[in-house]
Amino acid sequence: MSWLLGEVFEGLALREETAEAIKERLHHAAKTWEGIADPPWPDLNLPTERGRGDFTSTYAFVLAKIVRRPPPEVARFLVEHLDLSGLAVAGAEAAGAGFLNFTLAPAFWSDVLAEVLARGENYGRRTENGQRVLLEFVSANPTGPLNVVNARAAAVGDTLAALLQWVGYAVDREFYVNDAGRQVELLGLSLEARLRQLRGEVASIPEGGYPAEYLLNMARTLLAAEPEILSLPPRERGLSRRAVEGNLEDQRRVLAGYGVAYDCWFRESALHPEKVRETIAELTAGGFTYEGDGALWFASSRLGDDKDRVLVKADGDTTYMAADLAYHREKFRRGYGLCIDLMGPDHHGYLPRIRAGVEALGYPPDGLEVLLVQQVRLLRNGQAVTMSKRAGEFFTMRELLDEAGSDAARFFFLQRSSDSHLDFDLSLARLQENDNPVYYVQYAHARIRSILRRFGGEVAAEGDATLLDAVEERELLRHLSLFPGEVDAAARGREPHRLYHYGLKLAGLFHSFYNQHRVLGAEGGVEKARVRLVAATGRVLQIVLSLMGVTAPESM
RNA sequence: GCGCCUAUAGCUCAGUGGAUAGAGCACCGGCCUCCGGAGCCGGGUGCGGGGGUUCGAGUCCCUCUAGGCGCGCCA
Repeated sequence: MSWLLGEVFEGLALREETAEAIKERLHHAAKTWEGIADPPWPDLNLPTERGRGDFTSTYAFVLAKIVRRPPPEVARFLVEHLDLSGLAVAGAEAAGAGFLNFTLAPAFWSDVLAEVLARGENYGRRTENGQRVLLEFVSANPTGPLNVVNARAAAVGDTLAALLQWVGYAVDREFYVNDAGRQVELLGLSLEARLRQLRGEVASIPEGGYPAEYLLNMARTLLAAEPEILSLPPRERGLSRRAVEGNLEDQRRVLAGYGVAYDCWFRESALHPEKVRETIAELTAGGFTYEGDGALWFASSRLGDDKDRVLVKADGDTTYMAADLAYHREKFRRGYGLCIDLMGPDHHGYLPRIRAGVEALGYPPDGLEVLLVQQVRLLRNGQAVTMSKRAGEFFTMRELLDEAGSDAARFFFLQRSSDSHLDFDLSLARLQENDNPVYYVQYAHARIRSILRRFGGEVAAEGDATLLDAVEERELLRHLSLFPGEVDAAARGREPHRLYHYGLKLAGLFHSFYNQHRVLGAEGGVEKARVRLVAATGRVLQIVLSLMGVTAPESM
């Protein structure tokens, strides 16, 4: 494949390499027009429809404005003055109102197949760029089980991390544990109430506490192990800590069963009190704080926030936000150049003050990115299911995984962009049915593995792809060549759901091909060529599923 | 009231400023002497309303309407 452009575009996949070369040639052609000294850089896009070549450019429209000539005329000029020698491009033509359409040469498709097969499980992967990224996601309070929204965030976050790693970042996955503060205190009191109830005493869950079932179970276990725990002095019971650790362990297990493994579970308690004090001191040293009404305020409104925020309350306690600022400060101090937070919609109003804090602490504002993960609305028989933690009635992530399975759940959550609301109708039980899209993609992979098993031999690394000239074969080749660019766009745009659509399309193209063309036993060199195509398709499907955290089965 | 998200086919949703806007589900009709039928093929006058920018707008800007979420010395 290196005959194309040598080392000039090393690191780029074939399609991107070719696209860059075409742009250069276009740019060069533009310079030959009288009166254009420094033409703008051309664009090169994917045609929206078949029959318009493999690349399309609207360059003629742009130049037409500059030279004050009709776009079709400019387009024709560019085609005439375009030098495509040495490129895997069969031709260029001016079309329509001034579009430029390029058709790739057969050699390109041969090279695509060779590239996929040669790079294998690393097809489309970028080399490491040395930049460290911290991706924080889920970060649910340790006051109960994970719910369906957490499951969505986990799928999105984990796959986004995988994507960023794929394009070269050194990514760490992190879960922020809010193991300090009032909620945790209430959790301990709620557990104590449950313990007393089990002992036959009259005790009620405190206002704002946690009435759900799981604390009762936890109390039972605890009482069985340590019957005398309530006889201990309150300080030695450690009820809050026990409840937090119990919940954390439960969360960790559920996430592990979902294929999500964190590099770090960062505890809020580790920030108290020194890191919080340091942070406040730094803000003060920077002139960003002032006293008022007995409290210490952060002048966040000077940095884009709606109003100023309290850091130290009149009673001397620091606020949650003070700790969170300390947390973000720690992220940067730990050496991450980019910190990405996945946030629920109920916290998005919180973002401006954190951004203000990051800036006031001297870190680049664009070093913090926030990705909004919208709500999941649970429906059962068309009715919304209440998801109030306080009321203790919510559908847990564990229940979801028990019903649907990890593969289907992850696949489902990755089909929508994370900032769009999502309806999840349990009564449809779609996830359990065979028409679930995840099976569609997995089935394509299993089918491919089956063909390759029957074939038995080695898949040829090199071969002539000109034999693959049927429309189904060309479409498959085309889609395979799009993968590096697609995965790159998904990572850069923080849009993991693009993987879903890519994978579904690839599986669909394969199924169409399969039903139309016989692979094994095909005449001449066709069997060999088709086996290569099938193997390459299977490889890319496997990569896509792997990035999504979904298994790629050998059979099913 | 202010801020953020959303509005695309009957339903759930894709869609990088470009040419004739796509999938899945649901519905109807076809396809296995043959590599896995969890599959394939065919069936569709839909971008909430109104302005604007542009050669060109589902996409960008303004506005209106509708839905969701947020606006604590809570976490």
